[in-house]
Amino acid sequence: MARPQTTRKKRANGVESRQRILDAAVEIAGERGYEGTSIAAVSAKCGLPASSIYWHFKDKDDLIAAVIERSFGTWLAAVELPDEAAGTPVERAAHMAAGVARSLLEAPDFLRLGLMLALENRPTEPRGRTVFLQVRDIAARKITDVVTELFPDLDEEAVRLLTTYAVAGADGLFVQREIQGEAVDLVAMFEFHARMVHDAALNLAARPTT
Amino acid sequence: MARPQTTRKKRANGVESRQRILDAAVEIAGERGYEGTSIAAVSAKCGLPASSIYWHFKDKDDLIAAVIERSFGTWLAAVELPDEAAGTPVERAAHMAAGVARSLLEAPDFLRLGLMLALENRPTEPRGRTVFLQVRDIAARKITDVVTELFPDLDEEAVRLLTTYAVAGADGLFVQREIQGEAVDLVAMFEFHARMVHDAALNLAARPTT
DNA sequence: CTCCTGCTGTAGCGATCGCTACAATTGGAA
DNA sequence: TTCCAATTGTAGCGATCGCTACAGCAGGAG
Repeated sequence: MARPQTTRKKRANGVESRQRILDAAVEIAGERGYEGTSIAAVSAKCGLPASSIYWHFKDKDDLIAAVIERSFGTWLAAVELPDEAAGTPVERAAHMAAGVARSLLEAPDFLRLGLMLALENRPTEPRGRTVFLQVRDIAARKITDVVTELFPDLDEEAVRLLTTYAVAGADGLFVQREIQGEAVDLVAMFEFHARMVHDAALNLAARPTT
Repeated sequence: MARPQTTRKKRANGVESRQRILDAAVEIAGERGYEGTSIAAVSAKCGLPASSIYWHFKDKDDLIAAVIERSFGTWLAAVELPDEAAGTPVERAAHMAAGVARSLLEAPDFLRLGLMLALENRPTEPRGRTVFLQVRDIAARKITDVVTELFPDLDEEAVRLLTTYAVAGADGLFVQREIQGEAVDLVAMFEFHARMVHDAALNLAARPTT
């Protein structure tokens, strides 16, 4: 604690400026999309000149990618999956889903921006989109793991189906919430969705492959 | 058929040009989003000068709104809901869902562009977004009607829940398809989704309001 | 002190943005 | 034929785009 350790101490700004830039960028990108996020607008919102933005980030594409990465980080921090343990499979699934729903309410930027980027398909894909799709893939794999753990009898095909359906439901409910606002009780809907997927898993486990 | 009726006959282009412009615009908007759709790019793709675009459309916002409206029209034409009649409720629901899925495969532009616009929330909302949300609302009401018809015993709350869930599932599955491509069998997933919603309706009808 | 490095401020590059003014063309009506 | 209206072509407006060059300024190291 006593020694300066590395070169960086408190200095002037630097890290804080980077955060200010990302804060401004995430807000504007959420309003106006990829192309709509102009450097000048970000600069105006965060109070730093364009040159500062280009000192912290290589170019606009790099900035957007950083926005995605950071918003993913804050979302991850908000998730905090409950310890594997208590209750029946239904209860565990519903509890997990509720946790995810709450995290999405608390930190919606990641999924919102990600879906916006994902729906576009340009000839040359922005880095932010790639990052989002990779992260999303990891999340999907996590769901696959949970499903196979809760229902070991399911064949591979059924697990794939359930995973796809689970992710799709989450995306769709999130979109509904974004569009309709507070009229959608995201936590309740996620719990409902979890029960649906659970019941489907039971049925599929009973008679394999319809 | 004999009389010229109104002033417009076959003339030169006009209507066809308008279609060419919309064709180009829908493609570019699907790739690059709202801000990314530059008039110059549309002009280059359809081969008509910018002045022609501005002769047919008031401004860029009007063009995008027209794109949404027309893509909605072609989607509507692709839906062709089956006549109310045959089979059990499950079969009817699954059949309807399959029809919607096929129409989305055939004419995905409407939902894709619409979702892109819907996820953005600018301070001043583009007309295209408003149009999409209105149309989407009508579609949701249609689902509400079908649900109440198939399950008259459900209370209002349950119908609302099921409608939201049904729409969300459709959106989410569509997004999955857009991201993962042909790896997602949209028709099968929609049929599965329909059965899910159906089963949920049965449960909710059995014991009202959990 | 002198230096170096991290960061900010100023100015501006060429390209593209949305959009407009206006002349040219063209086919139908008279 | 003359005229009108619908459409396209040319040229360009001012604003903004992403991005860069470069000078200025701070504080820690020597």
